[in-house]
Amino acid sequence: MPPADPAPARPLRKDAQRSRQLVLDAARALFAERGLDVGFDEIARAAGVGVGTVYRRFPDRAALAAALFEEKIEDLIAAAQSAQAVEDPWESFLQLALVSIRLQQRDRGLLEVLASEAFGDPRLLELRDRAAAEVQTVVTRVQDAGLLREDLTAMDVVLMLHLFSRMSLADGTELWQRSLVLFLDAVRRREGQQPLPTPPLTFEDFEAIAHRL
Amino acid sequence: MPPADPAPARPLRKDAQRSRQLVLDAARALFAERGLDVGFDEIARAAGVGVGTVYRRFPDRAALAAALFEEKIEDLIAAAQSAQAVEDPWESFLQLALVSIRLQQRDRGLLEVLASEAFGDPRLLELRDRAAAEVQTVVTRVQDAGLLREDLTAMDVVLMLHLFSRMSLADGTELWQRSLVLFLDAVRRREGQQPLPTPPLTFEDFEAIAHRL
DNA sequence: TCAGAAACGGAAAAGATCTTCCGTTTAGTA
DNA sequence: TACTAAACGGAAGATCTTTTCCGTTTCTGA
Repeated sequence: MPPADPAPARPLRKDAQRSRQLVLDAARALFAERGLDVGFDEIARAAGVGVGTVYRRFPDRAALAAALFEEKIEDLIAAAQSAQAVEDPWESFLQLALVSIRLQQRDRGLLEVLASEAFGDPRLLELRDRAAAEVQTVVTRVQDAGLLREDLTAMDVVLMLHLFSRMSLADGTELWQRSLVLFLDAVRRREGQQPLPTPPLTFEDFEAIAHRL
Repeated sequence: MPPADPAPARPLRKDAQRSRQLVLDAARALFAERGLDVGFDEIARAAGVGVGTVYRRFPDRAALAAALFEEKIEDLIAAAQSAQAVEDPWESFLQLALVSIRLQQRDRGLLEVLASEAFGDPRLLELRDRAAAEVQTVVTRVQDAGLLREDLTAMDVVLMLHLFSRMSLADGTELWQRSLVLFLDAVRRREGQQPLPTPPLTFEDFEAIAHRL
C-alpha cells in the first residue's frame, strides 16, 4: 500500500521553479524593507515576472508569507536558544532581548508577522508559539535566579520587545536603546517594588494588543 | 485707514453654516473612533450631506483636522496645566501621565495628530509645541525635587506616553497600566542607576520616531 | 521532433478611494 | 415676489491596487 499522499504533486516545471524562486527573493527583500503590504504588482516587477506568475504560485499574501517567514521565525527561535546557553541568567535575558530586537529591526515583515495573527496560517502560528515558549524559558530562569521581578510575565517581556523593535524600525538611529535600558532597569528585582496592577498579560492579550498597534 | 483684513469674508449663508457644523460633528466622532484616515465620503454620509459639501467647506484633511484638533490640543494643555497645580511634584507628574494617556485613549485622531507632522499646519504645530513645553515644566519640577532621574528628558517622557497611549487604544482593557507602572518605577531617581545610553531624545527625534511608528 | 500540458506576461475587469464638476435647490436681497 | 449668488447633492472622472483571464511561449516525455 503506497503512502497515500493526497497530492502526489509532480515537481514544478523548471521554468516554474525558477520564477517561484525569483518571486521569493524579491518578496523577501521587499517585505524586510517595507513590511507585509507591498503590492503584488511591485513584487512581480522586482522579480522580473508578470503579476499572473506571482498569483499562480502564491494565491494570496498568506501563502507567500508562510513560505518566507517560517525560516525567519526559526532563526529567531535558534537565537533564543543560543541565548539560553549563556551562563549568567541576566546576561542570557539581555542577549535574548538584543537579538530579538535586532532581527525585527532588520525585517519589518518579521515584526508584522509576529505581531499579527499571521494570516491564520497554522504553521506560522505554531512557530510563533514556540518562539514565545523560548522567551518563557529565559524569563523563568532569570526569575528563579532572583534577578527579575516575580510578577512580570513572559508576555510583558514579549510586548515590550515588540515595542522596542517597532521603535528601532522607526528611528534610523539607536535611540531605542535608551528606552530599553529604562525597561531593563524597571524589571530588575529590587526591594520595595510596588506590585504591578491589572492581571498578568496572556498570550491572547499580547495578540490583541500588538495586532492593533 | 480701515483694517486691511485680506479677506473681509462675509459670514457663511445659514445653510452653509449648518452643514459645516454637521460635517464637523460627524468628523469629530469618526476621527476619535477610527483615526485620521476615515474617507471623506464616509464623513459625508455620517453628516447627512453630500461629499461635495465636505470638500467645499474643507478642501483637504488638513483643514478639517486643524478645525477639530486645535480645541482638543488646548484641552490637553489645560489638563497639563492643572496637573502642575498639584502640590507634590511626583503626583503632579503622575497625573500628567494619566490624563494625557486618557485623552488620547478617547481620541485616536488626537493621538495621530500629536504623533504626526500635523499636515504641516502651523497652528497645530505651535499648539503641539506648547503641549510639549508643559510636559517639560512638569518634568523639570519633579527632577528638581530629586525624584526623577536627571538624565531623562521631557522627550523620553513624551515618547513613552505616546507608546502607552497607543497601547491603551489597542487593548480594550487596562493592561497598559502594567507597563506604565514599570515605566514609572524605572524613571524614579534611585542610587546606583546606570546612565542612559545614546544622546538624549530631542523633539525632532520624537517626531521622526512617532511619525513612523 | 512534436504534441500536449504547464507556465508565462500583461491587458483588462473589479474594487476602492479621492476629487471635480454641473444641473438643481435655497437663502438673501431688492 | 423675483432675481442672483451661494450652496447643495451625487454622478462621473481620475487613481491606485487587487485579481482574473486568455492568447502566446516554453518545457517535457513519448
